[in-house]
Amino acid sequence: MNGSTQYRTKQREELLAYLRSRQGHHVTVNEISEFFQGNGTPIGVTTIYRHLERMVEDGSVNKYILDKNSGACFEYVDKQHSCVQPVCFHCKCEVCGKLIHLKCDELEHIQGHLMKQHGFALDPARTVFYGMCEACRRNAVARDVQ
Amino acid sequence: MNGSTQYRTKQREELLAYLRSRQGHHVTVNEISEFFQGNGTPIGVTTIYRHLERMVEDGSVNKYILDKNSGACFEYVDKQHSCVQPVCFHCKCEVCGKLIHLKCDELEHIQGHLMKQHGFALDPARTVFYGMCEACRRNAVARDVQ
DNA sequence: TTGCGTGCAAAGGTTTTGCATGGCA
DNA sequence: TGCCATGCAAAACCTTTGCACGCAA
Repeated sequence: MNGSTQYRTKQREELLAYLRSRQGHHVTVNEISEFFQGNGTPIGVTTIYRHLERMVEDGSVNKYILDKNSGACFEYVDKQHSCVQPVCFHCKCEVCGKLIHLKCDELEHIQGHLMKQHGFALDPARTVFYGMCEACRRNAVARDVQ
Repeated sequence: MNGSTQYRTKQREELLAYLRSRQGHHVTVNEISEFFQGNGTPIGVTTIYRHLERMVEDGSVNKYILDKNSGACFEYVDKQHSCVQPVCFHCKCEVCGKLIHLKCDELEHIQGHLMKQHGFALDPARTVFYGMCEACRRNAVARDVQ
């Protein structure tokens, strides 16, 4: 796919190790940059962006665009263990930032629906449902009541 | 809610008229700005941003953040003609970049499902289904065959 | 007259690009 | 040795903010 070879560099190894260590969480470019500022070799943001871009392309990292005025979030995806084979969907709470992983027939069903009715091949590994989780919704309701 | 009064200005009227005329479509701030560049009185982008922000707050306009490197999309919502806010879902083709917006019962149904079964309040304005559109899928298949 | 609305200019932030240098294979 | 990778600086973008002036009520 990617015509050119990928070199094995120190920056790439360390970045990958860091992303793996934060699996299940989201990190921003800023956070990554700051981490390496304090731990070992600093990595230039340009390099971070370029690696992340590749990883998003090959599916080893998911990119979430939560807000226009804050950096995009990235999350490492373990293709071995996780939700790529049995379809798994992600719900991200926009209030508390919690990420919920769901496996659910109903959700899988919409994949078929999108394909059959709309000719669209959904990619669940990259699709995120944004909204508000139960806990945050309760808080919101409680606030509205007063 | 909004303590201060809202004046009825020419810019606001014209902006509103334009948004209404493009109901069911997405427009970016850039598109709006360019439209008024050529039709009647130009409106400064600052003003456009400020009005849109208000309209998003009061629910008369939906804001979609689809991509980091292009402007946010806005869509006028007619609150008069339906008690339920019209829900629009988005499919973005990762290959050609095409954006498809769908209004579909089946998709609205999953909103209810997520709420009932998973306690999650889906925000369709922020949620984008990523995948591959019909045309690109055909091309991909054609390429794989050779 | 009061105070919101407008829009220019400038700032703010994230992300990309140009380019010379460094490092993997 | 031939590319790819790196990272600084600068550019490109979208969006917000400061401020003086304009205009609705």
